[in-house]
Amino acid sequence: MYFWEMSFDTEKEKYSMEVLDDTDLALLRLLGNNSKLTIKELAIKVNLTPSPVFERVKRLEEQGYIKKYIAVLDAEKLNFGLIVFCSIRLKHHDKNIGYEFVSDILKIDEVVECYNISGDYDFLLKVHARDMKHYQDFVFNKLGSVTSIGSTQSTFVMSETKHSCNINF
Amino acid sequence: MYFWEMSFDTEKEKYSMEVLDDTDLALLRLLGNNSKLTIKELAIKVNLTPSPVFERVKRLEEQGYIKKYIAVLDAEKLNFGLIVFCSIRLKHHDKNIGYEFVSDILKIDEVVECYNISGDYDFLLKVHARDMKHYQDFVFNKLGSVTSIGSTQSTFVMSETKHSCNINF
DNA sequence: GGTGAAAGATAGTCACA
DNA sequence: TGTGACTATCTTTCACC
Repeated sequence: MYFWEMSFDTEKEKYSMEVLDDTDLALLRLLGNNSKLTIKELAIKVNLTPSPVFERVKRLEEQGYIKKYIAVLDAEKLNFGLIVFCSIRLKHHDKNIGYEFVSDILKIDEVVECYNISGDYDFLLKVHARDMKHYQDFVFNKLGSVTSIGSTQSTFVMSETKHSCNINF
Repeated sequence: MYFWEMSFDTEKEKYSMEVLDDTDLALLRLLGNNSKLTIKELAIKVNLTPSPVFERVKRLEEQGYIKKYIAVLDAEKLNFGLIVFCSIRLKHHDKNIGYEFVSDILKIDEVVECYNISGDYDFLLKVHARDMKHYQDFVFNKLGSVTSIGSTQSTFVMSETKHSCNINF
């Protein structure tokens, strides 16, 4: 059972959960694939008039279901086609060194995503670089100066076969 | 030297490379972070009037630098907060089994991204699930019926510390 | 929650420089 | 390539249901 299928004792409880109905979910799915759809077009697709659709979308933005609107850029065309997953082991495992690592990583442009993971390594980075030379420079000069790092392991992407930017719910 | 810094012998050559100037790059950076910026607002930021900005953005869309416009959704709020990286080794390595695998993977909603990688495994999947139970179901029932898979290994994300949706160029 | 109309802003076109 | 004006369309508001 998902949270939007739960039953609530009071209206207040329901309100605090900011429950989404099927129309809200439909709007999120539509905008998650194509945010250029106009309020008018959305209204037709969900069988409503523009006004309530406008209110719903505004509410979904305010409540944070929609985090932002972006143009999805073509990394290859922009000469940033090399994707590398970089696994990282920290030197130690105290809280401070973790914070230090994250704060350093946030500043590095090549790092597009960073995850704290289970298993042999502590963090997994998704890195975008122009080419091998650029990636080498990234490892030596950028990661090289992050002192909290113990060891790294690079997994190179040979081809990207699927990339949906949003969850498919 | 990046391709937009190259010099060209002829205008035709230049055209075929669809070279981007600084204004184009600025527009891509702006829209990559916030596609709700109006043509008017963009024009002010790049010191132009709306008309040429409109033409430039339209050209960037047509030439594929902008692939699409999307609303970035909050996976946690939508109860899809569990992220798992699933490494996959195929049974064999002929071309057909690779195609078969990719075609099966494309159909699975939980798989948000799929990469053909170097190293011990053949593919790396980024999976979004509601919870462990859902992930277990995904592994047994969805991956379980992809016959081309030899073995898998799951790396669970404990926290996402960075996620820029686009490249930072 | 939803409808429909009205006003204000934006996108998109075009003649001209 | 860029400017400035023009029109069509869309967003956003609001009184009413």
